[in-house]
Amino acid sequence: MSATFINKISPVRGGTLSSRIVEEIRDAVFQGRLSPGDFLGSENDLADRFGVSRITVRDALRSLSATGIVEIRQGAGGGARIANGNLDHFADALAVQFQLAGVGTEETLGAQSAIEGMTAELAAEHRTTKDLTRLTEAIERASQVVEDAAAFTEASLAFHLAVAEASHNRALVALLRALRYVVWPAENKSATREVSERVQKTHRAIYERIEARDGAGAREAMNQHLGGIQASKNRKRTEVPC
Amino acid sequence: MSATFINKISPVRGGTLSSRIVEEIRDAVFQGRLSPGDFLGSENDLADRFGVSRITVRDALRSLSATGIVEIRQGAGGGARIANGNLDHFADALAVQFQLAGVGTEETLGAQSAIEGMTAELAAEHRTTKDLTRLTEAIERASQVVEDAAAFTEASLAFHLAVAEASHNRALVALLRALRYVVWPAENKSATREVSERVQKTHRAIYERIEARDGAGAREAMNQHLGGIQASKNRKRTEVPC
DNA sequence: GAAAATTTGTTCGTATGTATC
DNA sequence: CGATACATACGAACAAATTTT
Repeated sequence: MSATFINKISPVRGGTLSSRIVEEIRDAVFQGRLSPGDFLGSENDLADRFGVSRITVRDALRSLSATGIVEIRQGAGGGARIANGNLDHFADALAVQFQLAGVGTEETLGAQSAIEGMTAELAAEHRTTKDLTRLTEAIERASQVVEDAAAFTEASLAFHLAVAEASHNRALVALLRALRYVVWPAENKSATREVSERVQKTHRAIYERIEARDGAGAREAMNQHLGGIQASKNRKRTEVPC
Repeated sequence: MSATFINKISPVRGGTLSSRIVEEIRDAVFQGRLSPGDFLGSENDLADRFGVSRITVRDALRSLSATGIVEIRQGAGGGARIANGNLDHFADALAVQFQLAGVGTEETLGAQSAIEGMTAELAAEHRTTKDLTRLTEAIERASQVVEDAAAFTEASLAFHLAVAEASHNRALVALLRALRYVVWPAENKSATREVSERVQKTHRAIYERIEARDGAGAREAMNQHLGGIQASKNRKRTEVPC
């Protein structure tokens, strides 16, 4: 479906021309007048329709593309389209702003705990048998690489994401992925085999509560696994909290 | 401090020229080689230093500006600088992606509950007397507009943000602001005076637990206030959860 | 406060690479 | 494989905005 809402931009009101084109399209998305897949046109099309030069449209499209609102393809049949939502896209934006604002790992881990406690509770309430299969698979894979620190950390992370996905709440999944993306570099420590096996034990405990549809128990197990807020304040964080 | 890391971009490797400039600067930020306030140069400067045309640099700067990595000023002494972190900036990115991905208010509220429970608990543990002042002020302001639905909703929101700020965890504050930004339009219902007064009562209960440094109690009070996960599933959401 | 200098914003024209038909 | 449509990239120029002088 082609967009029919486009009017010439009157060069009077505030802001640059390109920024006003950005806002116009952004607002249309928020108001549901534009949806993923909708075709906006080529740069030349849009330049004509907005009554500005091609480069001005290009500036606007660069901004919209950078924020994941439009997708741009070259070649015949190409042009600008409203992008499909990609919840991983803003993970990047979050990571950048945390870096620039100097938000440390401690604060990030606090937010992560909040999210993960909820994912565990909701997972217990909403898990399907398919979710259980994925969780056991994740635990299995981790147990096979218990001596390889890097591989184990990765497999362990997969378990946490599987828990989040079992909550069937995409907002929580997206936030968790974003936060893990921030903390990941700081946490790439080597885990000893001893630690890994303790982690596996707690993962199995979490799985049990989820399987039993025990929401409060699952949350409790997850919180214990993450070290708890109170405990983690007073001891050094040498264990991988995965 | 001026950036000295810039090399000419060899026109060989993958991706567009502008996208590679974007990644170069992004990576430098993540590696700490560029910090907020660092001056990058004017468009002409950067064009010379990267060995590309001004328009290519401009494309890159548009993307970096849209993601909040650089700030651009016109005029003498202007140019591109690494931006200060603005945690509200990615709230926008989150809202857009939620809209495009069709994440509904139900899922968003689940994430919000997770965050707010944690803010209450941490607020009880970390609150200063200054925080308590802000909280009481927010409650006071709300009680004065208890008959004006719109104003009350806004004042009520301010209380929740004050709780988050009392947690002294910027990650939680940022996520809460972002999530509220998403659900806000859907929640602009008119509250009756009766509802408003019940909300005020629960706000005071939360305040009491925070003042008493009772983390678990504060979390519990907040969860009850938000309707709890289990309860909100089975009843219609006619009350404003602020 | 006015003038000068600097820098982004915007336009036109042109050439080239790339994907689709 | 050729033709077509499109984004990418370059160069030159002027307008508008903002700081410095």
